[in-house]
Amino acid sequence: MPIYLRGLQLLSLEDQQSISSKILAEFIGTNAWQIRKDFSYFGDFGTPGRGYDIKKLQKRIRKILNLDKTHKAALVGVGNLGSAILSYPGFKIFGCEIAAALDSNPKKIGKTKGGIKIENINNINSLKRRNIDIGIIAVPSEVAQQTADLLVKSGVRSILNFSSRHLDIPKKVKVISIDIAMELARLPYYMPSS
Amino acid sequence: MPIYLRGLQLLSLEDQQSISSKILAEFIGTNAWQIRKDFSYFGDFGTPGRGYDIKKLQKRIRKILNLDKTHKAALVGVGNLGSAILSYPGFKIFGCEIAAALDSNPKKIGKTKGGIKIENINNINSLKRRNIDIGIIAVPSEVAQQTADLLVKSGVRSILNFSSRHLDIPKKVKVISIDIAMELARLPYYMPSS
DNA sequence: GCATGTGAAGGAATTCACAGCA
DNA sequence: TGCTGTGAATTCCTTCACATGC
Repeated sequence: MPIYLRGLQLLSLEDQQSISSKILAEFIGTNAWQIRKDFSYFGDFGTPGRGYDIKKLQKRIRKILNLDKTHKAALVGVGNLGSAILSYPGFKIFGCEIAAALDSNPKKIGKTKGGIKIENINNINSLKRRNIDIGIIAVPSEVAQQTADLLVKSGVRSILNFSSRHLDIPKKVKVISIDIAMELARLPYYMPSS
Repeated sequence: MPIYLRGLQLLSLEDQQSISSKILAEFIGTNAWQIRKDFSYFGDFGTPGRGYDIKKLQKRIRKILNLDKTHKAALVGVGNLGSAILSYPGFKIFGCEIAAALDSNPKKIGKTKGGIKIENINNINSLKRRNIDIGIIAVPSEVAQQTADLLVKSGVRSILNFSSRHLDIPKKVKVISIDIAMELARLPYYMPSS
């Protein structure tokens, strides 16, 4: 579903008011019936013969994905990757905002990156009070688990994990992991005989 | 399979020589039977009663994933994210190396980031000659498709795409896409009523 | 006894075809 | 006619149980 929302965002500039599953499918690289099937799980979306109203569809998917309210995230670890994330422009079209950046390195604390002041990791207890319920882990993998424990203790309800470690976490907290190196390492498999 | 290899890398420091599917499963967060099933598709790996020889298993998986030879990648787009990728330490444990960095911004060309000199995007034609067969796209999404076209024309056989756009590419070229913002945007769905 | 490898059951996701509505 | 929504068929993946081998 998030892919559909992203596709609509990238297309909504057009003057069109509605879009067919076929056109959307071509744009995002999937099949028309896949889209219709996915939508059907959440009820009726479009009108036969005409297609889907773009604005309505966006609003609908945002509601389903719980993106109709702004969500705040805290980044832990302002290294190279963390800095890139802080400056990343793509979050706000999904209604997400990085509201805090934490690090343990005294040399970084107090400085500003991407318009956000880097705080001491000890501030992590304040996340709940500040309505931050997403944690982003961009620390070295050796300290990823303890960082995750801290985030959970501070009331975060989901985590985006950029470390190469699996996180052992109470299952009420949702974790999504992205290991950039591992994704790259998957490619050679598809390039036989080289 | 890449996850198993990653898990073994992170565990291989231990003095153990062999490992059971149960232990490995706990470490990487899956089940023992899943591991055994996955391995079984590629033939016999371990010895009953004893487990899997760590070194042998690593070598075996590397061969399957085509990671037994070093692969070279070219990064296109040295912005915030691109810079982070250049400095990323995790690639070499998978036998991957970023051998070139390209950008179109004259102010960046010639400078050095992460030990690699940034080249003019026009150099992209030299990739084949330099045995670079992986492209990494870290450019703004508006120019992602044309960048992909250039990479394909220059002989790249697989692409790691960090843009938010689906890439229309001949299907002999494998594409893996990572959209950081979208991954983050998936989390609120799992945090009901907030 | 301990841990692997695998057939079989079960469940989930894709794919198809088509009825029904604008 | 054009496009949606959905049952049915198919394929794929996950889960289990257990026979086999060290």
